[in-house]
Amino acid sequence: MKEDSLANKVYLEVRKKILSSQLAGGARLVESAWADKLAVSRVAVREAFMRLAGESLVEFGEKGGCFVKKMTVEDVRDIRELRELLEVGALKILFSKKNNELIDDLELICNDFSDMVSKGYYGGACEADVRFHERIIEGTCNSRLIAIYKNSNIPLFHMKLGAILGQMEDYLDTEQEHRAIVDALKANDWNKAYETLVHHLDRGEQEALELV
Amino acid sequence: MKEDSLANKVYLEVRKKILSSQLAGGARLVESAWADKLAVSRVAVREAFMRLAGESLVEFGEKGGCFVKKMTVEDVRDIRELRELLEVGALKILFSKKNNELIDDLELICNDFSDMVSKGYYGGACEADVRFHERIIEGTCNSRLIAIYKNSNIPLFHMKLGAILGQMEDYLDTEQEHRAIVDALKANDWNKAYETLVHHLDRGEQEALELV
DNA sequence: TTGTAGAAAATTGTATACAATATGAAAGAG
DNA sequence: CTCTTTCATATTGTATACAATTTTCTACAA
Repeated sequence: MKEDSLANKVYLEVRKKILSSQLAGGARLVESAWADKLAVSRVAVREAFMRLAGESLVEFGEKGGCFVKKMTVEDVRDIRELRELLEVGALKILFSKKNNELIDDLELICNDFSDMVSKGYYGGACEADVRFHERIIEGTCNSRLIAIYKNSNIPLFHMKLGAILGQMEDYLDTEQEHRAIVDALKANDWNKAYETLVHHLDRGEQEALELV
Repeated sequence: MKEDSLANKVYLEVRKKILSSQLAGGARLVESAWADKLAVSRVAVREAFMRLAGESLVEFGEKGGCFVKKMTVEDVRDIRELRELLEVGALKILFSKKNNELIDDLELICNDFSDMVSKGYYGGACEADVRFHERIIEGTCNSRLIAIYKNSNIPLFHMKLGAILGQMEDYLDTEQEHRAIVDALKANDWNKAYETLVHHLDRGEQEALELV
């Protein structure tokens, strides 16, 4: 679609709000309200909602109405399981086609993470955390896998958590684990990398479950 | 959305045509043509297209126009890699939470497959093949994983292939491999299951690449 | 107080209209 | 004959209008 179409504008705007939790799950999206707010016709808003429905970010009620999708406890579990599946799979692919540029990138991200934690920029550290995992997925160069990962809401879910919990020990654990994964990748030690990643994600789930 | 809304009707209709290859990749979808064909207004058609865009089944050209997404050679490779990632991951989950009902289902599907092959119903056999793999995914009870798998076009891609190639030996290989996977699941033999599944998918890729 | 019937308002689903843009065909210049 | 240019047609992007439906509010009775 034309990059500057009104429908696209609405789509991007609403999407951003959902992904950044400015629109809570279950919230009703009223067409006319958004049309007024963004100064476009309701048709454009409608199209945007339909597209978001295709991405499963919103859903339409049986009696009409558009609602932001809710996160249930089951969702948390499913996302966690899916995330492990995707990231472990991606990591395995990385082991089969080594790439020095990727390793350098990951180390840089680790350094950024350490830097920001030490300076107290916990929000920034969280971003670096998300980026670390995204970089692993991107390292596969599999555009479909990358698309799935980004559409799965994993990164934003990750962000949401990070914004809330700010325990120092957690950050230190995260730092160590990230570095351990990179080291294992450099040393071609699959088992080490695998164990560390799974443990890393498990730890994340524990923290997540305390919040829902 | 209301189950019987016109937009939904168009969505289902177009989607079916795309997934069953009645609409080839790259084909242009003209709004007014579909509106006439299905006797609805263009708005409903537009909404359906937007939703399909959200599902990545169609895309909008920069200069306007809606097109069925094309499959490139890279796509085939990526899909194959993604498929292995998802199915191996799912299989691993199945090993961690055993389920007799699932095993029974898989055996039934294997039997159906054998039956149909022996009677020459190759189309039906292909459906059973697809169902076997879908059942593995469904066995995880992870609704997000299931959704991803179904949205990834893997099943239909699978179908498309099956419809074309009808080599007897392939069917026999498939049968054996499916049964080997079920047996390994019953015997709790992860390595056997893993090796067989990977080999099974690799074989499928070889066949796929000869066609693109 | 609670529950319910009905009216009023809000919201959605759909069609139509129209301007802007893209596409393609015909005409003219080199 | 080939390449532009121009014009007509087709298609899309957007707004508006309106009927159908849902939701909310209000009044009244149990």
